Amino acid sequence: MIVESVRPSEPCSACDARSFSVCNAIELRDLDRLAALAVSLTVEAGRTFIEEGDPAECFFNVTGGTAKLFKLLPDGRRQITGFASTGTFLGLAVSSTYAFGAEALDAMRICRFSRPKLRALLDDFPAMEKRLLEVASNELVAAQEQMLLLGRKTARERLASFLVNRAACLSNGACVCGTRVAEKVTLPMTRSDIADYLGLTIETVSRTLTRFKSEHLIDVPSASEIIIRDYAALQGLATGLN
Amino acid sequence: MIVESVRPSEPCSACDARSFSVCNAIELRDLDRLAALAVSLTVEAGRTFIEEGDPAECFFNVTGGTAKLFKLLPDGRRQITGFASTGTFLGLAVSSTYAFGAEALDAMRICRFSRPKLRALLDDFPAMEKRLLEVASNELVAAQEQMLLLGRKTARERLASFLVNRAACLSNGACVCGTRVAEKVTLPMTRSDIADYLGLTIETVSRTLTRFKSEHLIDVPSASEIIIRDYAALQGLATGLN
DNA sequence: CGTGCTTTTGAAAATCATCAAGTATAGTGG
DNA sequence: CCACTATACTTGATGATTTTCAAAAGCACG
Repeated sequence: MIVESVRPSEPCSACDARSFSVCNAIELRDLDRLAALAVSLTVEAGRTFIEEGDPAECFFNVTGGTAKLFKLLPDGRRQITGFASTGTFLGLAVSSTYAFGAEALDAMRICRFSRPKLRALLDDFPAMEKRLLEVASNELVAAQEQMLLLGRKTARERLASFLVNRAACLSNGACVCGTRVAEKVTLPMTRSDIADYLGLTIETVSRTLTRFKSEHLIDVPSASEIIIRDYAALQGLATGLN
Repeated sequence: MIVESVRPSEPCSACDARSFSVCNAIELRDLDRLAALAVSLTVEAGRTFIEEGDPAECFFNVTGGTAKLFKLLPDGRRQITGFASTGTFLGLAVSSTYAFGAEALDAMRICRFSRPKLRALLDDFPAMEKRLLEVASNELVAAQEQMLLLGRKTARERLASFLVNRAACLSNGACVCGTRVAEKVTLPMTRSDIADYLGLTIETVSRTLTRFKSEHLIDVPSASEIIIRDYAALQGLATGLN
């Protein structure tokens, strides 16, 4: 179910996600104008809140939890194009329909904005428009990296890239401590999601992780937890050094 | 060789590429400010004019010809992430280094802009910043589509998608005539480029085209020319219906 | 403590890559 | 203008990574 409240349950100024998000381009004193547009939603795990091909009427900003973004082929084949976590802005597209679907991996909190209204607001806050361009540029770079992975890397290299990115990702959030990165990686997604993200099957994902384990590159205490034992080796694999 | 002239050889107002490009966000009367920043270059076929990893000091705008954009792995594996033709803006990235390389496929004309200077100009012309966001959003959508292709489509589907896109692309330029699309597709890139764009080998590209030919879906009068005989069938393949 | 789901593991099959010639095509110099 | 060379493309045979099919093992939840 999607629970909706017309106003954000907390003011934008107190939002945990603000520092991670494009909203921080707006000054404190102007924040109430943004808040007036925002509709705060709760989305339960497994719920699809953006349907590929539907009219693109809203923008979204993730303020809690994680979503998977995906595209489908008519026969059900699925490609996950990315994961959206706290701070991610969704719905950037010129087209009148959404080019991808989005489904909550866990309990999420999101802010919804009417497209035309936010567009209008952007005219008054060029700083936010600038931040959106930054965000889009970064996503473009990430997308190109993913194309390299999908087009040219082996299954081993794909999994290694995935784990290394996840580890780096975690350290970005909490502790940016130079070369030292989180050793424990928590995966909010299933093997099936990982497979669809890396262009593999669940069996190949499972087998590859098992092999990493036998090579003492990782430990897998539970299906959703991975301990990185040999970060350097994984990073080497990820970059294709072999 | 890269031939350089400090001022565009023709004024921006007379530029053929303007209508296709972000430059058209700037009014005629302000165009001289843009022109003052632009350095017009000629790039010969085969020349790499953006080196992946180099400091990103410039933005580029393609005003003639076509380039391939690519990423490399240390052992030489290559993924072409896209082709940049007239009107394409290059260099959108927050990072201080280029995330991809660019090589001219044929004789190109490009406009080069100093990054900081164009950034400064953008502050005065929010309309252009808006257009850049549009461009970036569109590229993001294209990138997601390409991820679906690379991650989940078969070789046949990839080639079909490629040909259909190329055909649509041509018709965008010259004749936007509803459902009717150009039947003749001219390919400025080699089989090797196509392979690296689609995540395949040249042999698979060649074999698949041969098979399309034997199935009367296409004709291949010369290596760089393809006549689309059965557009509907190709489109069906491309979207995974088959 | 079943029941249903996810994950792992195994064996067989298939698509695509690799290796290896052979055939066009274009560009060069005699 | 024509041989000659280099490069690009095609075609064939073989091989390997990954998928598919199948079943067992964990795990979570009622």
